Amino acid sequence: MSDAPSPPAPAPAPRKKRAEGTTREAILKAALELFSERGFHGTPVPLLAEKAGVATGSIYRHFESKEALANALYQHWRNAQLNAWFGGFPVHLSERAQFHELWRRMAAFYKANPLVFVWLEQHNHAAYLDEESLACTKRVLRPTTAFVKLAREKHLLKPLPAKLLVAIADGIFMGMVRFATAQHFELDEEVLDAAEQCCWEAMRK
Amino acid sequence: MSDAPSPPAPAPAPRKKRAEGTTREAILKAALELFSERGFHGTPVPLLAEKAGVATGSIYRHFESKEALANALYQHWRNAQLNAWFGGFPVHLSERAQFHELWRRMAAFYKANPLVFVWLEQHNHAAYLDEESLACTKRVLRPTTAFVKLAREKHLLKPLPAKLLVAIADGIFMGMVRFATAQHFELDEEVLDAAEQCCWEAMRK
Amino acid sequence: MSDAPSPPAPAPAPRKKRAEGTTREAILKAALELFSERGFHGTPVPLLAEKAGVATGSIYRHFESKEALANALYQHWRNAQLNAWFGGFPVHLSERAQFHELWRRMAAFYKANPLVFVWLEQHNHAAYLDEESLACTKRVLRPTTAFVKLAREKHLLKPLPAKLLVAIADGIFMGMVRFATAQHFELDEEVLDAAEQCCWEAMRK
Amino acid sequence: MSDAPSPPAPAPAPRKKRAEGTTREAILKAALELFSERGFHGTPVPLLAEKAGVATGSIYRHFESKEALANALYQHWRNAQLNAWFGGFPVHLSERAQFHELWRRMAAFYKANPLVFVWLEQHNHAAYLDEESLACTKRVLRPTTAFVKLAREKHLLKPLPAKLLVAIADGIFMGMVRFATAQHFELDEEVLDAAEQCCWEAMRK
DNA sequence: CATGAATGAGTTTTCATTCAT
DNA sequence: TATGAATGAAAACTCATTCAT
Repeated sequence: MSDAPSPPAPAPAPRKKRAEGTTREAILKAALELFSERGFHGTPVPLLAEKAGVATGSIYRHFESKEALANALYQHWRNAQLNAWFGGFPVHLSERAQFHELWRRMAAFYKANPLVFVWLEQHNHAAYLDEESLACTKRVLRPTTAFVKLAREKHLLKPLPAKLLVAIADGIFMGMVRFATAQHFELDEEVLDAAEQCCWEAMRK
Repeated sequence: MSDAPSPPAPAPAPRKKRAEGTTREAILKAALELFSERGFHGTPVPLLAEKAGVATGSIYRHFESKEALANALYQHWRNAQLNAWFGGFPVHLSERAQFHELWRRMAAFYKANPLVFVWLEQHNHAAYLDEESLACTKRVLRPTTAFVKLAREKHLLKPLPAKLLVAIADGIFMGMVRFATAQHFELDEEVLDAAEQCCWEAMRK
Repeated sequence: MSDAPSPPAPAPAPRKKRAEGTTREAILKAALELFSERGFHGTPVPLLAEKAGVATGSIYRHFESKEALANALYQHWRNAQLNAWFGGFPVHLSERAQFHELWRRMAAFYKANPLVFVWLEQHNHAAYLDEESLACTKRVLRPTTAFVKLAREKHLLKPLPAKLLVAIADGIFMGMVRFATAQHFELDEEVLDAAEQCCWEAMRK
Repeated sequence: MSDAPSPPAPAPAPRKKRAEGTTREAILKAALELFSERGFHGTPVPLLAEKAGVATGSIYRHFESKEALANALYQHWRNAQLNAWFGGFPVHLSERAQFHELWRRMAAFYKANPLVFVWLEQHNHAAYLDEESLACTKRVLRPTTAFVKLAREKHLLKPLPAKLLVAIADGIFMGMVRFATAQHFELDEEVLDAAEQCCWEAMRK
C-alpha cells in the first residue's frame, strides 16, 4: 500500500570491448571444451562464462538459452565436419582412393578438433537437440551412405545394408579415436593407416 | 484463508510393502532407464523415485547419495557384463571359435539388457565414477585384451597394439548396435553374423 | 573427457514440521500482504518466503510458479468475496433493504480483509491472471448486475445501463475504501452509512 | 569456429537523427504505454527502448534511472492534468455549473489521454514515486477539495468530510471510465451526462 | 547526443538431501 | 524401513545500468 524499500543498489559494471563476433566464438569454444568434458547438464552456465572470459549474462545476449547454445554449437561443428569431410571431394578417384581420401580427411578433422568428434558422437540423440541439429547429422551421413552404396553396387564391398557398413566404418573410426584419446590424443600415421586398412578389409567383399 | 473445513480424518501414512530387496532393485532399474536416456546430471532424484515407485527419501535409505547410486549401478552391470561375456568361457576352442563365442555372448548380453550397453559405453569416463567403478571397467577389458594379444602372437591378427584392436572390435560392435537401434529392429542372426565376419576380417592378418 | 570436480557439497538442512495445510496458508497470507503492498512484479519470491516463514524452495512445492501463486491467491479471495457478499443472501427483503444488506456485507468483508479489496480491484486486468481468475471476477459481478437490473425494472433506479450503475456503485465503494485507507483503514459506521446513502441517491430514479 | 570469412566492411555505426526533444518524448510515450499496461516493475528498460525506437543506452542520456523516468512521467502528466482540469477555470459560475465544467474537463482530459488516467489512478502510492511526485498529486487534489468544501459550506453538498466526497466523486468517474473501457465504446455525451448527474446526486444535500 | 554489447547482482526455479512422522 | 514436506544452495535466466565506440 505504501513505500516498499527500493532494491539495494543496482550495481555498476566494468566494461570490455571485443572484436566483432569474438565473444560468441569464445563462448562456443568454452562450451565445446566443457560440454565434451562434463556433459551438457554437468556444465553450469557461470562456469562456461568464466571459461569463456565473459560475464554470465553475456551468454544470453548471444544465445537464447543454454539449450540453444548447445544446438548452435552442434550445428556449427556438424557443418564444419560436413565441409571438412566432403568439401570439393575428388569423386573422380577410384573407390579405394576415395575411401583413403575420406579416411584422411576424417583424421585431419579429428586432429584439428579432437574434442569435436567425441562430443558429436556422444551427444547424437541428446534430448536437447532440435530438429535442425538432427537434420545436420543426417546431412553428414548422406554422402557417406551414397559412397558406400555405389561401391557396393560395384561389388567392391560386402552385400550388406549400406547403413550397416557405414555404421561399422564409423565404429572403427571411433575405436581408433578412442585409442588415440587414451594415448593422450596422439594419432600417428602408422595407426591411422593401419585402422584404414582394417576398415577397408572389414567392408570389402 | 480459512473457508474450507479441515478434512475429518488425518489420513494415516500409506506404507508400501515389497518383497525383500525389491525396492533397491526397482531403484536400480529406474536409474538405468533414466540415466541412459537423460544422463546422470539430467536425471533428478525425485523423478527417479517416481519411476521406481518409491518416495524420494527412500532412495537415500538404499544409497548414500545419487553419486553412490550411479556407482552401484555401474558396478552392478559391469560385473554382470564380465560374467556374461567371460563366465565359464570355452578357452579350449580355436581362436576363431572363441571370437565367435564372445561375439555371440556380447550380442546376447546386449539383447537382454539393451540400455546397459548404451549406458556403459557412453559414461566411461564420467566424473562421478569412483575408483571401484573404473576398476570394474578394466576388469572387463583385461580378458578381451589378453585374448587379442594371444591371437596376435599366433599371427592370426594384425600386428597392431592390442588396445587398438580391441577398440576397433568394440567400435564395430557398437556400430552394429546403433544400426539395429536406428532401424528399429531386433539384432537378427544375419546382421549379427555379418558384423562378426566384418570384425574378424578387420582384425585378422 | 576426464574428471570434472563434483559440486562443492550439497548442503544439509534443518527441518520444520507444520500442521496440514499451514505452509500453504502462510504463503498465501504473505503473498497477499506483499503483492498488495509492492505489486506482483515488485515482490521477489525469497522475500515472500521470508515473510511466510518458509524456505524459498517450499513456495514451489505448493505452487507451480509465482504466477500460479498469484492466480491461486486471486481465486481464493474472489471466491471468498463472492461468498461473503452473496452467501445466503436475503432476497425476500425490499430492494432498498437488500442494497443496505449488500453494502454492509461489502463493508464487513473489507473490514475483515482490508488488503484483499485493494488488491482485487487494482489487479483486475493484470497480464498474469489466467482464464479461471477472470471467470471468478465475472462470477462476483453477475449477482450484483442482476440485482441492479431488477431494481431498475421496478423503476427504483435510473434507466441507465445496468453495468454503468454497477460500475458507479463500485466506484463509490472504492472511493469510500480509499478514504478509509487514507485514515489508517478506519471505516466507521457513520462514514459507512453516509456513503451508502450517497450511493443509493446516485443510482435511484 | 572460423569457417565464415569476416565481413569486408566494418559497418559504420548507424545514428538516428530526430527533431530536438523528440527522443525524450518518444521515451515518455513508450513508458506511459508500457507502464500502464504492465506496471513499472513489469517493464524492462530494453523493451521500453525498443518501443520508443531508441537504443537502450539512450534512455540513460535523458533520465538518471528507470525510477527517475517514472517520476518524470508521473509529474509531467500530473501537471498536465492539473492544467487541463483547472487552467483558467470559470470560478464565477454557480457551483453546479462549475461541477459540470469540471466533469467535462475531466472527461476531455481522459479522452485525450486514456492511458494517463489509468496509470495515475493505479500508481498513486507506488514505492518508486519521490517527494515531488507526491506533491504533484496533492496539487491536483487541492482545488477539488477546496471546491467541495466551499459548496458544502453553502449547504449544496452533504455535510461529509470533503475528502470523502472527493473520493466518492473520483470513484464514480473511475467507474464510468471502466464501464466505457469494458464496453469498448467511446465515452459518449449521454453516458457522460448521466454519470455527472449520478455524481451530483450522490454528493448533494 | 546515440548506440548496443557487456556486466553482474538479482530473479525465478530446480533439486540433492534431510528428518519428523 | 518408508514417506514426502521442507530446506537452501545452486542452477538457469533477466535486467538496470555502464561505457567504448
